[in-house]
Amino acid sequence: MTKSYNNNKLTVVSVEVGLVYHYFKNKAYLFDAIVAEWWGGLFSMMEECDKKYTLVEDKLGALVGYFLDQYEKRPDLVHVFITEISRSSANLTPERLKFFKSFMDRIEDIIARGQAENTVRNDVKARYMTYIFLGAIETFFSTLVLENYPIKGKAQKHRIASSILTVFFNGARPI
Amino acid sequence: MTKSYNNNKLTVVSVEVGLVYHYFKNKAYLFDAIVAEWWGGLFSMMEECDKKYTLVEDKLGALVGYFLDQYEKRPDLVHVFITEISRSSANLTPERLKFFKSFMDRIEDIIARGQAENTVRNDVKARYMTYIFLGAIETFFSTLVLENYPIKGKAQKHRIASSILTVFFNGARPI
Amino acid sequence: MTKSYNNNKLTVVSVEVGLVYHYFKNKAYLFDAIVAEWWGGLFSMMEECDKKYTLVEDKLGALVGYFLDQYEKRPDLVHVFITEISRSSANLTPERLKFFKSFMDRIEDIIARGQAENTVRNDVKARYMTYIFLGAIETFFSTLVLENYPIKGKAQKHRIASSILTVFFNGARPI
Amino acid sequence: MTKSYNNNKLTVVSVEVGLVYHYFKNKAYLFDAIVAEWWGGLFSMMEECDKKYTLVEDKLGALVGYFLDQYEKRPDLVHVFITEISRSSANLTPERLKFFKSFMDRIEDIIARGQAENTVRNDVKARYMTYIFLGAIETFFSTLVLENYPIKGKAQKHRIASSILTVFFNGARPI
DNA sequence: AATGAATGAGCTTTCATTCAT
DNA sequence: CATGAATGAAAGCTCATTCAT
Repeated sequence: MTKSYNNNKLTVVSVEVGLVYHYFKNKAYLFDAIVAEWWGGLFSMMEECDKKYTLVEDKLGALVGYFLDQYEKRPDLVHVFITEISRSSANLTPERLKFFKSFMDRIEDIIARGQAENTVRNDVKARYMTYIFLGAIETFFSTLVLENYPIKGKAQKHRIASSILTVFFNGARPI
Repeated sequence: MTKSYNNNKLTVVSVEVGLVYHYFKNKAYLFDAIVAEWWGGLFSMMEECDKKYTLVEDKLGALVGYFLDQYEKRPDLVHVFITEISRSSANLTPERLKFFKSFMDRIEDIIARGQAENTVRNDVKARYMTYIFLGAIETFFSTLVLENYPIKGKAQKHRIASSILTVFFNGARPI
Repeated sequence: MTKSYNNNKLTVVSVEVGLVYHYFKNKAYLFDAIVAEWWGGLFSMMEECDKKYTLVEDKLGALVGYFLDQYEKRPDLVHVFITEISRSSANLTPERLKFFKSFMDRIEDIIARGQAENTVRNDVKARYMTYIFLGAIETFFSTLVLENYPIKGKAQKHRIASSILTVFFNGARPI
Repeated sequence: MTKSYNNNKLTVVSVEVGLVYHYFKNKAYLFDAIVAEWWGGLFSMMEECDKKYTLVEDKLGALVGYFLDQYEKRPDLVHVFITEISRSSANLTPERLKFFKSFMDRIEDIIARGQAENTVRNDVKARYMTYIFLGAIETFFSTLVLENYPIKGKAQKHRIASSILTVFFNGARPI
């Protein structure tokens, strides 16, 4: 490992291998710390937005926005998340799977509540829509990461976010 | 040497490691063979469907159907594909990335042609819609694989397929 | 292994790996067979020459000639001898070392008898002169083999043989 | 990890295999390092002697002396050189062959200059005499190494050196 | 006799972890 | 705290030998 971030600032810190074991019991613990930080930020943001917004679109839109912001501010962290955690089954311990499932559950909950209040279609399982929504986000960011695609500016972030949301909510069919 | 039976045929699934090197130069070549077989089947099926069907929905629907069929018939291959190839960056050589990109290109092409003939919305980049569609599929199957979720029967396959297609084409918003 | 020679003719025979074990107990036995054939031919030729010639120069000259003939007629065998037997310590079993030492002993004997009859200088150990003579031959042929140097015709063979003999007997110093 | 002491210094001779890969990319690189060290010492010594001495006999004599010194001081290195590098074709990469050829070229050069100034006989190709000289040395040391022959003291070193040089320069024929 | 797929032991290489400094 | 050399276990790979056909 060569890089890490401290809490508030985007500081690239390069540590020697051995030092990792001064701070973390082993590689898995280091991983868990990164993972926990990632999910922690994500979950607390989701909770905030759940209170702040009422519309499902706003809640999910905030999620997309969060990913875009993180990608811009801390590309390395998103990179680790996508390649090492999200896309690698090698590191997928049951412990980490829980985060994933919890994440899915939260989104499913948002969607299910949308279905209950009739702002989201009822003829498709909330779980299935969750897969579609998350898959859209994940593939988007995976591709960005794999291709080292740079996101420049608010305009592009907005275009990407609204593309995902538009298709997810309105569908690929033309109006 | 261990053996296992898949649905219809006696298939040797596990061999002494050393034997791999009788058939493949190294682990990567073995991988490439599996990858190539997978993509080969996928690509030839896509070409067929491109001739067979005219509607974008039918073409993409066939794709979802293909994944579901493969998942039922050859769960191991799909498992390898999802966990080792699709979800693991460790094995993502530039060579293999090409397949992925080619896959995306083909889907983008289908969607772009749909846009040209006005059966797919024009206000979102074809590339972005590709991400969304593929992400939906991938997350779906990742989850199936990770949870060892069994697909039982035509009915369920149909339900899953139409869920994905419905949301992708009509959107999550109720009618 | 891919090639082998039968007794009298230069016949390249290509056999499949497995078959070797039909004729030889194991790799070492195959090796020993090749080695024994080589040394057998060499030793019987030396015995003949010992009777045929009286001069040390003729005896050693015949030896050089034999190597040159073999190199021309059976380059592969000489190649195996040089690279696998003479130049490789990996295959040097005590058994094979015996042949080598016996070979040295025979040459030392020739030289020692030369010293006794005063046709070879007495102020250098016969053993040391043996090393020098054999080293000259071996390096010569090693180089030929390593560089895949082709020997064409009697003239060149004669030139090489007389070079070795001239320097060995008369020294590098000009007359 | 085992340790051993050579004549004057504490030298770590045997390390855990894995550690090699901390210092060298792979086995071949380790080899190259040893080989390069050996040839480096040899070549720099030859250059020095080329300036220091004028007579061919002194230049070549210094070479023999160098081998004898190395054999006494660093028997392991000479052992590796003889058995793994000089006598083994398995490790003879084109890269390593270059060193060998360069070595031969340097000696050939010394001899050719001797011929030009008429201190070395002209009726034998310099290349051929190079083979003879090198073969003498190599076989000498191969035998020492293979038989684990101990060299004790200056006297014996001198005897060996002068034997090689005497025969090479004056020939095996008595005066 | 002949083939080449299969085996397994041993060598090569990697990598998480420890430890001396 | 920091470093990176050292360790050891496990993964990757080779190759002599066996075996079913």
